[in-house]
Amino acid sequence: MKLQQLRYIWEVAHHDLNVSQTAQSLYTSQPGISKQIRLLEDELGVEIFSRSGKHLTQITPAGESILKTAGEIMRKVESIKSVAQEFCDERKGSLALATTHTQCRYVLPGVIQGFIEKFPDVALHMHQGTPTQISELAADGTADFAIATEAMELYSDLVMMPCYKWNRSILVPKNHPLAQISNLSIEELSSYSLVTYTFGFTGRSKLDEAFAAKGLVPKVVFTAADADVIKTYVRLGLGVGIVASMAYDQAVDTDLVAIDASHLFEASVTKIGFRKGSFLRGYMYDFIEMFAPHLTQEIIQETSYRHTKADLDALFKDIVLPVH
Amino acid sequence: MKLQQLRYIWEVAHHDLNVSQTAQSLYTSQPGISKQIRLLEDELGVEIFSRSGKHLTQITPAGESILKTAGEIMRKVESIKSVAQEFCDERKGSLALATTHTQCRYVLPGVIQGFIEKFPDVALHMHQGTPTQISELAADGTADFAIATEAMELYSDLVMMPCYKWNRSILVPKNHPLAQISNLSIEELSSYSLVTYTFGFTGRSKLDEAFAAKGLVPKVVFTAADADVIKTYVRLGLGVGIVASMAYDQAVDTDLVAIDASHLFEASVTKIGFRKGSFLRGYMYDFIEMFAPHLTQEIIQETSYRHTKADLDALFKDIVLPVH
DNA sequence: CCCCATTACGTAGCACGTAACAATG
DNA sequence: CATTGTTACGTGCTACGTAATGGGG
Repeated sequence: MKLQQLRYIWEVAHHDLNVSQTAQSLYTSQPGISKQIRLLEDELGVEIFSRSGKHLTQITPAGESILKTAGEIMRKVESIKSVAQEFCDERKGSLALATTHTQCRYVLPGVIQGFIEKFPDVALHMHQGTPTQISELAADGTADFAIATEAMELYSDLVMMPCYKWNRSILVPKNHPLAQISNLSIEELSSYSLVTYTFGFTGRSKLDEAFAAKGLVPKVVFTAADADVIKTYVRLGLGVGIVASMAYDQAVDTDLVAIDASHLFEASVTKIGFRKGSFLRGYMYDFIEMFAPHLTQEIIQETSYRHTKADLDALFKDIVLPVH
Repeated sequence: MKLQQLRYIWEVAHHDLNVSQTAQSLYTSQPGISKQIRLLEDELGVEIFSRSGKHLTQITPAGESILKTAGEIMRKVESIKSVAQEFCDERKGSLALATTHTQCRYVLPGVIQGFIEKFPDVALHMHQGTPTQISELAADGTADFAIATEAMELYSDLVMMPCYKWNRSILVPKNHPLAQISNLSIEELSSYSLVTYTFGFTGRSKLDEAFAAKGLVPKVVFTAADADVIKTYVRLGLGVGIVASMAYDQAVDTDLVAIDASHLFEASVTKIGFRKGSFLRGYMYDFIEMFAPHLTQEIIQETSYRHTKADLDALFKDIVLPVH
């Protein structure tokens, strides 16, 4: 058994069982992969992939189990490389983040700026996507960290840690009637056409809950995955915007008025997650702490020993999260 | 990075950093290992072993971490092979047990007999040793299961499951004064010279606790690691024996009298353990269930999701253990 | 008929073994 | 001087690439 063979079967399984495509993505030849897979199957005495004629059609039950373990092995191999690099030169390396537009655009810039100043030799990679994609990227090792608000509990092999709380703001053009009103109620709000996040993005679920709790059905006329688009349509007069408060920039959005809505909607918590048991480089601990100061190296390492959700919650229960 | 390289560093680390000796045990050449280790170190850019002149003297901090992960990787590789073999032929394979003399001699024979009848093509290996050695064998993968009563909580990467409770018996020659007495007290017992287990064996600790609780100091004149030796010295009149009840065989030990001592000493619990996260073959589940009928495959698999001790205890709290 | 996996085959690289060398105690 | 790790060198295996072959949809 060779590490490459494990890598090959894993990659093939993650390329829709298409060997040719896998070969291209790995910059190697297709027969090479085919042969190594066959050799591995011969050695193990089990078919990993079912074949109908000349096509790989599905993964056998044995294959499922083997592929899962192969993935774990490759992650451990990466872990060894990380350890080595850490001891070799603790200031060099790379950091791959997977985040949503909201984090990327409004929250991370400040953190990243500080980070690259402190660690100029660490290459930064940003993957932007939906919360689900983000979790996937972190779970399969493409990204070191996932940062998002929603859908972060989906992957059980990720550790999630709360970073900060945030509230929503109502955005309206300056001449809008709501711009004058103080003490806005949710009933009042529900009488307007709304423009907000698509379901599954940036705490959208808390928003729906708040309306549902009062038996109201919001008139959502337009949804988008990011606040920039939402703001554009608010400017067009399509409706009243509801966005994360950190998405309103007083200096730039001078034509809009932001009304704090923290009394209308429950605060959301943005979390950072990484795969359980992965080795974190020194600068990774620094990054997390720059992003969420209460997450010290000590606290983070403690999470490795907390396996159940209840244990983890206990760890964070006394920590007061910063509010953005 | 190659799997062999990881294997080499791991083996060297487990052979007192002696490369020649490692080469012999792996049936390969010493320069081969040396070179592969160097290649790995070059690739990773870190020294795994410190060298003084021509000798490997110690493991570097980076090496510690790498070796740990390397061990995990090799265990996962074994796991893949097991899965393959299970799907290939579920009745063939091997089962390596690490147990104490007590289990091996008095408890396991019946279980093993049933097992080899049901699985004639599974090769059985028995490793006998001290509880500490046993835990080690299971932790490093030499044995699939560890079965013992003491010192089983030492290795945190083993899952321990309770199998059965057992009590102690007092052994005396037929003509001994105690042979007539009913309702023996611990004070009375402490006036005799005792022959029992060496510390660290077969529930010895519970025995000491019982005396200490009454402020008594037992006159232990002879200790041995197994009941056969103890019985021999009881026959010689050296003292009163205290052994696990299952070590008294009415049919063979006709010259000895066994007095139940369950009212004097707290019952001990014998446990079975295996490494967390290891793949268990079908016949392994069968073996456990034959040994401890309450440990069904379902219960055992449930342990993989219970990571804290409290969780595990909760799983077993409603189960009434069989008593031997 | 195109796509794709397998088979066939040649080559370059590398893992491993033997033998000589160096350093340590 | 005995033991042990490193260097040098030769060889056989094998992983990989190119080209040809054969099934499926």
